Amino acid sequence: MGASVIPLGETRSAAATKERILDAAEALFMEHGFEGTSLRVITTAADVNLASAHYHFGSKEDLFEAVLTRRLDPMNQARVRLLDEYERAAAPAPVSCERILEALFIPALKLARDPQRGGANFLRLLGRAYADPSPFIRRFLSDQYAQMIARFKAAFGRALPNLPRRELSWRLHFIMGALSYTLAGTDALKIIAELTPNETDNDEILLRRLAPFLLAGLTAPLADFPDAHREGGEASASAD
Amino acid sequence: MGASVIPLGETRSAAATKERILDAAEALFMEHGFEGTSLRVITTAADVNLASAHYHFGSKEDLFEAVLTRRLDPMNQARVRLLDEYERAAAPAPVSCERILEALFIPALKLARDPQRGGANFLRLLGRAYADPSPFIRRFLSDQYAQMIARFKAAFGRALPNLPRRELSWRLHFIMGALSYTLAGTDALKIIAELTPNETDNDEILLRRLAPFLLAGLTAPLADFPDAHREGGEASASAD
DNA sequence: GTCTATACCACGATAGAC
DNA sequence: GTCTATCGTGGTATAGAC
Repeated sequence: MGASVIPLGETRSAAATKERILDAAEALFMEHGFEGTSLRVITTAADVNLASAHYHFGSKEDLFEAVLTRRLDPMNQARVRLLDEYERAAAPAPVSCERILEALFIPALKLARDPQRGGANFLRLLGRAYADPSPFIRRFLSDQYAQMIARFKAAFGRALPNLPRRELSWRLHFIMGALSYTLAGTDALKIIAELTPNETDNDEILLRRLAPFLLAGLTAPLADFPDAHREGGEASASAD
Repeated sequence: MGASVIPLGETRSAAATKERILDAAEALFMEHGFEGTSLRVITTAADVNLASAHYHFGSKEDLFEAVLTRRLDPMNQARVRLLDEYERAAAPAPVSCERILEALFIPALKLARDPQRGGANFLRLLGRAYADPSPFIRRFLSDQYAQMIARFKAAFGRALPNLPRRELSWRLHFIMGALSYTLAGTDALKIIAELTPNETDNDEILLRRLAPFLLAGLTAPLADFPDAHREGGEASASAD
């Protein structure tokens, strides 16, 4: 911690160098993906030496994780905080599914609309990371999301007491998938769906269309599984 | 084996070499992704020379597209064929949404359960390709899917005559996203959602849980859009 | 403790011999 | 059609300057 005064003007502070690398890496990862971005172009864009990245972050993988953590951590904390607020406001009644979905969406939306902190492109990067085969990315995301997901799963469980827990796990899985995918894949699919660029650029509209869609799925009646190993009997997911 | 002693110069037939490269590439792409798989390991696994991959396919990107086309083309053709059947059977009434979803899911399921043709891992590879930033992959998928999606969009439009076309585009977008994402991201999310590996391995169960979820979303009531640009403080909890 | 210069091996791609 | 040789660039690592 010997945070000595920055001695000379010639060299930047270590913190500044680290930030510059992070900023350049984030922008380039968002544009070209993980494997598609070389450490050399990152350090060139950041105007630092190639080896600085290795010194500060250890490896390209660690740098990638650092880029994700910087945005992801505050977002997931905000989600849990929002859910806490809603639960205090509704207590002792359970929070409605609409509100829980809001707590899930709004922090993502805030991040998407903040151009100074990566903007929507960061969420696309995140969505891509979800489907990445690399074990290190999968492990990282599991760690990052485990607590937050468990928290929301419990909240949904209280809002939908008749829905078997296993079915709830699946539907929460679908919700996270659709959310991540929608934020990640807009460019690929907007042509297919013939959406106007104007509209896809507006992530708020996107989420406001997605939320009712997912809410309906969440409260859908259970499918019948005639053959397979079923768990939860036929407790119909009655709408609250 | 050894049935054919191969004279010098004429080792294998060109067609056989091409197939060997395709098979090896498919297996390795499924396991390590596009960027994570080198042409050298592919050609080594296929027991062919490195340069023959370039000779037969031109580039790594072209080889990747060839791998996808070999499975994707028949699957999408089967989807349209199945939809045609259902429409003939129901005529002049429109096909129900359930049936349309079936036509979308069953060929994917067939492919997923055919271990000799890639199996479920191929669909994961496909789902990953959806979110890939590379322009060549995006262009390729748009071309591959455009016709099929247009066909299904028309069918859904007949089944849901009161749903605005724009809203239908969005919901179809969500459906394709959730489907692709769910098939692609199982490994990443099964830990998060605490699902047993046993169950996630069974793609039939997965799709049979996903279909009712998506069907409910597809037929959900319209959301109201009071204002396109509102900050996410309080969203209108549209009570059902 | 920070950063620069540089070396190392694997990658995709290509030219040219056979 | 197939193969060897080779090129330029990628991620990684380290020795040594400040």
